[in-house]
Amino acid sequence: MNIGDVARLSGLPAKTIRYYEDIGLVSPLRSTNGYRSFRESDLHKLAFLNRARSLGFTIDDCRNLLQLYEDNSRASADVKQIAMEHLIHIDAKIDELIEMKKTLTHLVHECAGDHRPDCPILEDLATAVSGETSPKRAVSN
Amino acid sequence: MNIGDVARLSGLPAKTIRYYEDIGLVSPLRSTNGYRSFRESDLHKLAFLNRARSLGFTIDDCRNLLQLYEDNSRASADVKQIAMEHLIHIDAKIDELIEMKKTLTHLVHECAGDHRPDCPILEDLATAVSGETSPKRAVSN
DNA sequence: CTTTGACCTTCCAGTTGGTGGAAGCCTTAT
DNA sequence: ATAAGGCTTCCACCAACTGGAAGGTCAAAG
Repeated sequence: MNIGDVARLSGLPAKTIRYYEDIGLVSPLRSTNGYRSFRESDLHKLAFLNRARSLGFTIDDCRNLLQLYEDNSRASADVKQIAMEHLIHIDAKIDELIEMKKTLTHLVHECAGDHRPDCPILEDLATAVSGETSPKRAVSN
Repeated sequence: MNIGDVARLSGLPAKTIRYYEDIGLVSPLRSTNGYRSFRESDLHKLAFLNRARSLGFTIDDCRNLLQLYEDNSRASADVKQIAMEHLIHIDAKIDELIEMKKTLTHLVHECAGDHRPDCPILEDLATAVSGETSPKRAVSN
């Protein structure tokens, strides 16, 4: 299979697949013409990666998950560990976003949103003690 | 005021303040020794930026908000517009994360998490049609 | 036989929002 | 005199790609 085929089948852009090869997540063979030649197993890996990424796992998580995936003597506890840590991250991000949403929703409701210059949103931004809503830096990933 | 002072007072790291100068968000004066010399107005801007960033506004949003902030004849509708668009973004991210959380929570509960290799999490990653939980790419920011 | 168009290749740069570190002034205190 | 701390610039790096340029390959159509 050429890259276009696996791109269609895995759902990943060709660019992303090349990038994944660059960083060592897949290692397709090469045809004599220099084209990448993907096996079924490569396609499976790429679909795996797409799914894992869409669940928000980092590339580093994906690397570990792939390794466990290919290790038939793995312990499911190791996989669960990665997933649970990721869940903690997700929860933290959700909390952070909900905090932002609360504050912003409040401010938006306060603001007349008309032609006049008076704006509670700007007033808040200008005067609020920063870090009230989120002591850490904003959402990272 | 030197950069250390405004860093302490605004809550932003000095590095970030220099970066904000680079991208044109603040334009402090310079002392004869080459040190940046911040006015009260610069400090206010930086605190404003810190607050806006902590609410998840992009740098580009911040640029627009700052401009409105300094324009005494602004219409509050313009500010509200930016805030409301940002709220839509936040909502989308929350939804995406909640979807991920649901899927992952389910998988984690299914997984025994012991020494055995059988793992529903890996099975899902390997077989699920990707894009079920989130048709677009994972959470961006 | 050539040309068109779709694929494929590599490489370089840009994205977002900073952060880390090196090398080297400036200032103040000891 | 020198040490500590603050300031300067510049360059590189993070995640996870994405866009585009310049050029090779292949199959079908004229």
